[in-house]
Amino acid sequence: MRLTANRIAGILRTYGYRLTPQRHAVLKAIASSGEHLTPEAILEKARAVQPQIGRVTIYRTLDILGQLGLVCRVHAPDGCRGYMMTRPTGHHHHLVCVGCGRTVDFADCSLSELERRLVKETGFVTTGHLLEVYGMCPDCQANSP
Amino acid sequence: MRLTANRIAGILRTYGYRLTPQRHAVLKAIASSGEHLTPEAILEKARAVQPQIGRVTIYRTLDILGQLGLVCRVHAPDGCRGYMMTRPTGHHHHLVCVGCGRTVDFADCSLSELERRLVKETGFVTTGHLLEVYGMCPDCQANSP
DNA sequence: CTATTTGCAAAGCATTTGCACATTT
DNA sequence: AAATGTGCAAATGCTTTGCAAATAG
Repeated sequence: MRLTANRIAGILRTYGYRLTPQRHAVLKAIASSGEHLTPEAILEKARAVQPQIGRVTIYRTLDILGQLGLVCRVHAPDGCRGYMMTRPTGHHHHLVCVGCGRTVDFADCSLSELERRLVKETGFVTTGHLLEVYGMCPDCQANSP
Repeated sequence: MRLTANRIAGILRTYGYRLTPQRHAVLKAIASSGEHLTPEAILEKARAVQPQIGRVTIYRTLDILGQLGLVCRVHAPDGCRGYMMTRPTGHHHHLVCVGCGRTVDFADCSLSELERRLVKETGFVTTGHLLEVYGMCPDCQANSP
């Protein structure tokens, strides 16, 4: 199950944030995309709905959504400027297509064991992790030479 | 086993890069640190050895080292500006202390299975992954309230 | 001796901030 | 009506680029 723009709109309200057309446009832009989007790309998509929306509003909205844990950054070797919806569980694991940027998130089960091992070996107390897997999606495999 | 500054100096030479005092200072700065360092922090450390070194040289050196795979970025939730030595195997897995920034890398074994599962479920062909585990190192645990 | 590397200053971008105006509730 | 949110323009901060001088091999 994915968070939809409307669902998130409700959550924003719950936390006392106002539901403006601009925010809705940003939500719609992110929620409707299967890829991770840069702030610039989000601006472009949002402008299709709210032509007068400003770049600053994108940043401010992403900030709020990030603090609420509704949106998360996608990290890639060549930069970390992507954003996408978080899955409700709060996990942050992505499978990123290096061809087209399409991003799929997945619930991961094998890491708690790894973390346990690290705790034992290093004395660290772990609080979380970030996992990004890179590869090529079926479409890009088909279209590649 | 870790890459030392001298070892890397040799590798640079092998690839036809000149071994300047500035580059050596950068290497020493990164190799001698147990934490990941920002370009700014590297500049500071390098200046202790080569006072006249410029900020630009840090960026250019990091660029070369990165291309040769000798240095890699450390990704953290609040930014991705850290660099540290890569382990010779080329793995990119870090255990990062959220208290002091100390960074330990580890060889990970449990992910190939996960990748196999993802390939099966999504049709992606995976090419690699990035894994960062966050936590608190023993020292910071002791010093925390 | 020659190609590479350096440092400076300036340019480039993405992101943040200050502030008057507009809008949601 | 009051608090919040928006957009603009300017400021900021990190990174890159252009170029003449310096230097490694």
